[in-house]
Amino acid sequence: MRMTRTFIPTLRDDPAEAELVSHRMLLRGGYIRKLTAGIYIYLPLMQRVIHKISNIVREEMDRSGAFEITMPVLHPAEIWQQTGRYYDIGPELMRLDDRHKRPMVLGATHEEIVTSLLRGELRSYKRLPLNLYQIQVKFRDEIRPRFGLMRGREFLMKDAYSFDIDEAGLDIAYQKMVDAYKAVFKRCGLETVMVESDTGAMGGKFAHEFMVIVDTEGGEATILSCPECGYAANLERAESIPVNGPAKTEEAPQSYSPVETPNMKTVEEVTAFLNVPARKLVKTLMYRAGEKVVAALIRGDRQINETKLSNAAGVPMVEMLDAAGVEQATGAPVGFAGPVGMRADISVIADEEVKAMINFVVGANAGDRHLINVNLTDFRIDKTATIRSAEAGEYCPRCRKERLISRRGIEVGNTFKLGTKYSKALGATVLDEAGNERLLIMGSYGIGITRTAQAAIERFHDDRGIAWPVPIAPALCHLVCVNSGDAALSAAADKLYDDLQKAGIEVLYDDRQERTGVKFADADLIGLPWRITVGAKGLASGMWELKARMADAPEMVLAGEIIPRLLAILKSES
RNA sequence: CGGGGUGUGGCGCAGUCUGGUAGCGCACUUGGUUUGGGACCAAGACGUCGGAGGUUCAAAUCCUCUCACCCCGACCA
Repeated sequence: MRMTRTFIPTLRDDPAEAELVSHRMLLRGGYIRKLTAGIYIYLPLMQRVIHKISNIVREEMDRSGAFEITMPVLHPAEIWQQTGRYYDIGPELMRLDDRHKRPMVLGATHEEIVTSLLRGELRSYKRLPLNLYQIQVKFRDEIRPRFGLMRGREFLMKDAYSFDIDEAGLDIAYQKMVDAYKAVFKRCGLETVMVESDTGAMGGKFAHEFMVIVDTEGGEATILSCPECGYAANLERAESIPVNGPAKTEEAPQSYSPVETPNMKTVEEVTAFLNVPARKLVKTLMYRAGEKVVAALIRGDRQINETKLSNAAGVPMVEMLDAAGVEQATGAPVGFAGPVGMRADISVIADEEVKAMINFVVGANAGDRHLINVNLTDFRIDKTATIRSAEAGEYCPRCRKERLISRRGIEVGNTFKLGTKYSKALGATVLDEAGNERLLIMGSYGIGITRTAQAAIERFHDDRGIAWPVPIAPALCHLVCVNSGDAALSAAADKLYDDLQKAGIEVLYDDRQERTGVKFADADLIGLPWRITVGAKGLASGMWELKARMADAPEMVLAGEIIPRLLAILKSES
């Protein structure tokens, strides 16, 4: 690739629209351009990165025994109506009509499509197990696209679907995908952590996410992990053994009484005013859970975990009541809700920790008033569950020895054990050995291709630009001719460019009539792993300068040795 | 959808309050000088000031409506 012949529109200034480093560098480095909110054009350099990642994914998927297909982007709405996701997913599913006014959707994922394919084609268990995958554009009409490729509306994803006759088969298929994923990310040069996750809207019973640990603001998710035993889960799902238990367990329960707390709405205000620690207070959070209203009780110093709460409430999603809703439900303004005398039609879900508390503070369901010395016998609890978020510094729920640490990560892959949700809805069955009709047991497995690319940048960069890992870099080396106006230098660089290409080494050749500083700055920004500089000093000595992207200083290498060196690097790093 | 903000040449912005016919830096074109970390001189090209309507002798600027984009929140890979 000669820079004068391809299209790499680098930007000198940061575009105003980009917040995240990785997003800024994609824009500035001439990798992508935005078409409209959340929808991007992939320029030549980006396209090469996509190919690199896709090829690695393809090789590992094929090796695992899966087969590549391509499914349509545009689907008839009918299939989505049959599984119910047409109604469940909501506006995120892009809907449109064709010219005959037939309702269509843009594929947000392809469970419906593969399942409907196989329901018509698979008759016998002898065809199983089967795993089909594709690398395809997905469309999700995100409420709020942001962070460039990380939360776009249109993105590239590898999605695989496994089909088995029984759970044992699914376990094997799942493990194969987990192994393939570990191999994929390792080959991409990315360290990932596999964490347990909630299944969410996908349905199913068991799921993992593969996170690239970035520990930057780009890390969208918090992961709690145990350095001792390897336990890891995202914040939604993580469990923990608390370090500081109830305040004083041996305290004698007293009978409660009201106190005036004028305008004290927050835990901080109330505890400061009453001079008690936050863990002697129970906060009552009012949620809408489907048709019902629930009151969630957690200790004052804890954070509610809405995923855990919705699981406990048995609904897909909970939503915090607004001020008017709280007032209607409790008869008091926000900040004064409490479980004592809670309306009978509101179910009370208490966090496990609350059960150990004695003589605590709660809201009085009346303005400017709290109750002190409240005990569990003073109110009704319909259900007890862990509904608080685990915190860093608490003990690991598995080994119980080490304390959990918190890290920030970007999800690049996920695996779901789906079971029969889709095969049941669409009637996808096969006959088993005994001649009985059996529903297909499914799994689905995704890798965000474009997202992985951006996660890699978020992980590997410095203040000057990207620093790609060799296996997914758009090219191995960046050949800079210091002065393309100088005939002798330019000829030497041309020759090296030809030789590199003949040797099968991918090279981006900066043959522009630009000042050296401009070329170096662009090379750092674009971030290829190696830079070769052809300059006047080298012309005399027969040596060119070779520099690794993150190295402090270059080294001088004999012209004839550059290609063998790079070939050796290629061999060891990909 | 709620809250906040921005739309002016390819990019980054000033000008809007106080109306007078559009400006700066970078990029771009041509010529020249330069050439190892974002050069210099000279000459140029590029704008329906997001769109529609209105007020006015006169609108980037005031009014009404509308669209797009960005940030915070809910949602999510």
